[in-house]
Amino acid sequence: MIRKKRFQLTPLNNWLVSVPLPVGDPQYSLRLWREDRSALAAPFKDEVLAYFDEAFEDARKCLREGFEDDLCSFADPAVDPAANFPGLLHRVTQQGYLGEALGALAVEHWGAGGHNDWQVPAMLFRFHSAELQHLASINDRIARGVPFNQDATPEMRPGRTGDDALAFRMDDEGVISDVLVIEAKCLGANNNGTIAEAHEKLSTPLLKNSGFRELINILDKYDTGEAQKWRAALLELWRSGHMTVSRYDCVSYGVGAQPKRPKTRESWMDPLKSHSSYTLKYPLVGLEYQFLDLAGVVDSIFRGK
DNA sequence: ATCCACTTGTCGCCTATGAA
DNA sequence: TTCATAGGCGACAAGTGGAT
Repeated sequence: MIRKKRFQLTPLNNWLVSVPLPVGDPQYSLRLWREDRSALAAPFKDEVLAYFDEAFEDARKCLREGFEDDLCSFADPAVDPAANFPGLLHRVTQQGYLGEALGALAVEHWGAGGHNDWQVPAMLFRFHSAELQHLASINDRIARGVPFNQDATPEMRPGRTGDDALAFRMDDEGVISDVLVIEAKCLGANNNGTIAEAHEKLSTPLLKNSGFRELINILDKYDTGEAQKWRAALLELWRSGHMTVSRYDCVSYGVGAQPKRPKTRESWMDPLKSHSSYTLKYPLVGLEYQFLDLAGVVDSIFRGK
């Protein structure tokens, strides 16, 4: 499957409200949104849930691989290996997933680097293998009626290593012209070290190291024409050594706080110049989302509250 | 002068990983 | 199987500096 869902811009813009920032270096831009929770209501909220559901579809497929059987449907959560994904994972993990999905959401709807036709064919959640293994233990305990607290420290797993998402521009002939490497973070409180790490991680010159192989692997599992078109385009890119595409880099930063000092400060990331930990020369895009109640967003989107 | 937001460093907790 | 190492993350505390 190729991710397809999109929002109508009006309700989306009412939920994540753009805050204008001063503009600096043309090779670098920062955009900022603040959440207005009151706008996350029906019917728009259902759209949001469906959007996230689609983002997790591939990881669910992965969890179910080898369990498919004509006689058994996954309607019964007790036998579905993808049950409770990602609803019963640790809050910190869900925050991370939120951040990754927000990165895709932002570039798909609001553009980046002067282009408005980016596509994220699939998310890479299935490669968060430590967490997928952990889910089996969770489902097992649920099935046996063992009490368990999803937010207890032992339920926390480290985040997926590697880049978080890849967006592309592909023309009608199936040729990819641009690649956007998205590194996503999502924290309860601001942390400059984490922002620096995200920029360091982006500073990897080799595109081949950044989730390409994983994405091609995913697309290989789907035999729809569209998935194969994407796969062929990515393979071509891989063979050509990525010399034919324009690269963009992006840090997508979700945070449960809003700066208060100095009074004129709107964003945690610098709106004027790119982070000193970013060492490459590609156009760099910063995306920042501020939530006054991050726990509430996670509850709404992942926990049905 | 005081308060409070913010930064930075450190610590402990926990898991994954791989070597012995 | 056991052990050491590395790494992600939250919590805490001390210090800096803006705001009033």
